[in-house]
Amino acid sequence: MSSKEQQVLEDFISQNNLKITRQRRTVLSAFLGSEEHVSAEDLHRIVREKESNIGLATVYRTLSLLTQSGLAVELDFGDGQKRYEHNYMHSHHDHMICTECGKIIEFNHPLIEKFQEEVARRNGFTITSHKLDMFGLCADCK
Amino acid sequence: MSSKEQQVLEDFISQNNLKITRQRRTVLSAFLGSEEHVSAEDLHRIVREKESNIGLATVYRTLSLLTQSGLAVELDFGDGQKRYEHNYMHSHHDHMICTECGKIIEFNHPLIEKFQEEVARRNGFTITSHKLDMFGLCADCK
DNA sequence: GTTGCTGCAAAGTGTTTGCACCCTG
DNA sequence: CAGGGTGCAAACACTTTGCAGCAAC
Repeated sequence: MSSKEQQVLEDFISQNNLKITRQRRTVLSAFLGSEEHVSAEDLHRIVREKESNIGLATVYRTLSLLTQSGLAVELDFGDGQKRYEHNYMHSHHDHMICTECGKIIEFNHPLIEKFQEEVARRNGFTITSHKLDMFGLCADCK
Repeated sequence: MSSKEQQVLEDFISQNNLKITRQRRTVLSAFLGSEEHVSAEDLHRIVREKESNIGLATVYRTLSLLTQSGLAVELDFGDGQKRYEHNYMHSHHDHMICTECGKIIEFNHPLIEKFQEEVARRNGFTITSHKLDMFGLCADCK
């Protein structure tokens, strides 16, 4: 494995006096191969298929590394656990979450973004990040 | 105390074979008197000033009642604890959250809402609720 | 007087941390 | 071979639940 993502992680690691380990490679590759919006436990389960004695704490620690290096983005859909989504070359988007089947549709609407900026400016607020989640029923579930 | 909110809660309670208690009144009135976006612990602290031996569990249970009866709305800003905001006669709004001082500015932009509906329709999705949180720096903190 | 409610403490979540040993650089 | 990384278990923070006594209807 020697993807761009691998490179990003290794760059981040060497820039911070950290070390590349077998476990970190495994977690990264599992993360990249996973569907989007995995939780730490999801990832732990996947990773264990490859390497059965990897610890949950290591998964958490690596996810935090991935987040710091910009490869992953932390999400919180309010169900009490964090999800992580891919971020490499992955532009910003928002979510429609089906409360029936759990499906997540991603979308991006430039005008919504534009009006957000406008409201912020009007309030003297500087946006560093935002998230828009819509909950409801997808086409299949109504 | 005999506000409209009190009425809403009592209606809900009697419709569900539940009972009105001193503690529930206390929690409701503390909730109504509180600033918006209180956490359960916040409310517990406030309530204890009036009635020192009220349990945290009771606060949680009452907040769940308030949420079910529509008086409160559960919020999750991703900081690991739920917040509750007033909902009686309180129209929908979104949030700008200052990551420096914690201030929360509420806003509502009809066009943003409109475009949300549009995106949803285009995807065959029916929105039941949504939330838009923007994180950044408020005017005082930059 | 039922039946639901309370306070307390214990159990449950999901996540983080301390530590002795291990491995990368 | 030094210093960070790992697995494990314990600690955490927030929330929920079980239970015996209590109070509302």
